[in-house]
Amino acid sequence: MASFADILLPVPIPRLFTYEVTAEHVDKAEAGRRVIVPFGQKKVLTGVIVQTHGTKPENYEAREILDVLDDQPVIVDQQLQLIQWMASYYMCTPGEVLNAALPSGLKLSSKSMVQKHPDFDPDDGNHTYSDSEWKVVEALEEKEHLSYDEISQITGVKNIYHLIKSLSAKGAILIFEQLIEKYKPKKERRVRLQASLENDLLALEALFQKLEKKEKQLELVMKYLREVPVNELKERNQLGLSKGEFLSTGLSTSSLGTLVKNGVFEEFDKVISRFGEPKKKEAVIPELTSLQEEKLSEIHGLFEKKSTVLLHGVTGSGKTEIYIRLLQQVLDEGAQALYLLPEIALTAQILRRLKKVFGDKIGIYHSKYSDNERVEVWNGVLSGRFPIVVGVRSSVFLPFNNLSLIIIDEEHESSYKQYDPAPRYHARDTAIMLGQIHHAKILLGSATPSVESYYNAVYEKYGLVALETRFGEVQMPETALIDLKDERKKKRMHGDLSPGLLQAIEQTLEENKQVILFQNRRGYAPYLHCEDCAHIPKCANCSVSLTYHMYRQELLCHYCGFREPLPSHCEACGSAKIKTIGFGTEKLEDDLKVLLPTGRISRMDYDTTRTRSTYEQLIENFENGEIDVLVGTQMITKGLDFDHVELVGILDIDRIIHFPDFRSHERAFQMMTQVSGRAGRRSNNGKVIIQTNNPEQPVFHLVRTNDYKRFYQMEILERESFHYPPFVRMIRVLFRNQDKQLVWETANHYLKSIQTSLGGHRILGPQEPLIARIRNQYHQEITIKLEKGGISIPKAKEFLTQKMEELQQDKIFRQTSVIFDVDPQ
DNA sequence: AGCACGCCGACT
DNA sequence: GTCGGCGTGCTC
Repeated sequence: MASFADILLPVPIPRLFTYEVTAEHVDKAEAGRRVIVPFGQKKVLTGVIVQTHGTKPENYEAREILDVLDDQPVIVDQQLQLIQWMASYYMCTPGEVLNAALPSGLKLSSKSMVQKHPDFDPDDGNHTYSDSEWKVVEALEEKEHLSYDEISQITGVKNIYHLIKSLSAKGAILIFEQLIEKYKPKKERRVRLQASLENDLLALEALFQKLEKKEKQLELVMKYLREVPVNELKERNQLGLSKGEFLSTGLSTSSLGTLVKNGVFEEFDKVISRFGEPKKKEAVIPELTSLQEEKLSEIHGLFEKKSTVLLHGVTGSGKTEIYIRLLQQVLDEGAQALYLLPEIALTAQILRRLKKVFGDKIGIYHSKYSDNERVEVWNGVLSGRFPIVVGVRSSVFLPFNNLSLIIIDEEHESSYKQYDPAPRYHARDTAIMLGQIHHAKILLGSATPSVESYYNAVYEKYGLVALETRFGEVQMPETALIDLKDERKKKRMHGDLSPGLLQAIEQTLEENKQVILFQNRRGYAPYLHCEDCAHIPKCANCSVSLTYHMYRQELLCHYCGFREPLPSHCEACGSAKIKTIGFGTEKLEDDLKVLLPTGRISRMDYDTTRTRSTYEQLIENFENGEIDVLVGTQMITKGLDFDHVELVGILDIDRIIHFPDFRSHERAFQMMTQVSGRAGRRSNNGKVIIQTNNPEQPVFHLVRTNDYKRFYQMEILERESFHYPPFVRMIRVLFRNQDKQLVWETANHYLKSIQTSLGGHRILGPQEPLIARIRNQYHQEITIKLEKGGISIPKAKEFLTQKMEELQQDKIFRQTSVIFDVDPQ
């Protein structure tokens, strides 16, 4: 007799909570269904049943489940396994994983609300009220109920607990809990004939007689009967017609109203999908070239022996066609597939291609989708409506129960790693685990594989398939370097543009071809500089300089969003001689407009693509040839496929190469190769120009010769001799507090507590990260490198967690928050 | 994480 | 006195 259930709740507490299942819910209590439970004194939360059992908890009285929300599990067994694995691998709580996994539309939460007490009379003279209390009372005259947040805003009081308690004691307010069901099905208003009319031809006849002189009403009835011939198809009336469409041809709304009132028509709501009703797919499977065909069977062959295969295909080699074929096979088998893409690569372009083939068998899971849309994709995966999902990082959480293939495209992309908040997971690695849970095949694809993945392929943990020529034998673009030191010496630079690059741009435009310029820095100028006192405006909350954004006439902090108007005089010395230093996309765009007065220049970065539509609009305009030169940040490097781009300019790669991080060379190589890949995809005239101060860096030669293998060999040697992944596993421990001294002390205390036990392993720090202060919080970090064959990694993680928990026991140290980042990027 | 609750200093 | 800030402990 199962009368208890262990519930996973979306709270960062590392354990399950046991509730009692009362008789009325016992039939519905099943693992994977959501429940509503009371939590703490007032809160009500949605959780997920992990298991049911009959063991009464010993040390406490279990509280009762309030309700079971679902008629079938919305979380499948494989997901529960994945959640457990992620929590232990990424050193966080299962609740934090659940919180990330569930689209917020599936999370029901309660909110404390305040309303005016019905018997409240402010003038009865029994009580006096403070200013803040008055403000609340007055606000409740305007608005029926207020949330705690709103009260805090209205009164300006941070801690409103006393206020609420006092008002409640004086009989002025009532506190109640409001449950918010977040997911709202989309409904359509439809009309149909009253059921009494659909079966009764005589009654219809009589109706026509009656309406003889009411032309407009008659017209409506006639139109309806033309579309829905109830004589022949009685059942068809059930479905009715969409009210919007019915009236779209200019028929009168008021006449319809009258007919509804007189019981001829009735209106009703039907729940409809946000993605349109299922249609038949067009089924245009692309033809593969013989080379692609060969590679496809190579992949199949390797899947016989290995669960994971790395497809290393140069940019423009036609990996997508191979993916489509593999997906089609999954569909034919009646199984499920997941196609992962990094956020920025998931564009309308690729979706259009996939939709053409798979129609609406594809569910799309995207950060720019609304919550309601996400819930529908979730349910569509559960119901089998979407056997294929194309999605970003978080789509690894969808409720697959029969996954047979996972494709991870652009596998090297560091945006697959979530940095904040927990779970700090890597979607590629998580997807590989998900694949193992389902015994699915996993295909990693990239033109520039991550060093880790290629290492796994070299050591035959993964299968490796290489696709070394471009689709249709198109040649790789030609790459040239321009030495900026030279050009600067000769004072020939136009802002950030060398004459060579500028000339190449002009020539490309003359040939009616397009140009992409890559400048990985948004804004106008990275900082301002006073020529008299050398003062640089800094963020008030972070240890970074403020970036100048010209079109908003503002200085902006890229870390915390702090902004201030552009100063006309130096805030330190009052001088008016303020200069901008450095170049961002905005300035580049600006300079180009002056240098190329006839060219149509556009910019694509975080600032110009805030919404899905502006982003898609830009890409569409570029595709249609309405833009000649597109200036952008990394956003333009990913997966975009334009036919007429012949020149790619890379402007500030030096900053990436010299970034103090063990991945900087890898990142630089990947970035240059990927942007270069946008050039000359349909012609043999692709050209890439890279501007640099250090042309002698070997990485440039490797990019020019497109020599990934050589790059890998050099990089892997570095990684081995300096003990970096894949030879060690890294765990970063981040400490965060407002008090600089305290963070340092806490980090050091933690270091002492772990260094003897982890002795042989390398521990770095504590040290300040590159940006020591963000949002007024000081940071320290410790990096732990665990060697293979040393202490077991799960044990080490347990140990680190345990030591962290001990730290949290201490009155002083507990004030500092501790964050684990496993496999930091 | 959020929230209750108690202690304590500041201010009418 | 009370108001509001802050630290502490708990959540089945």
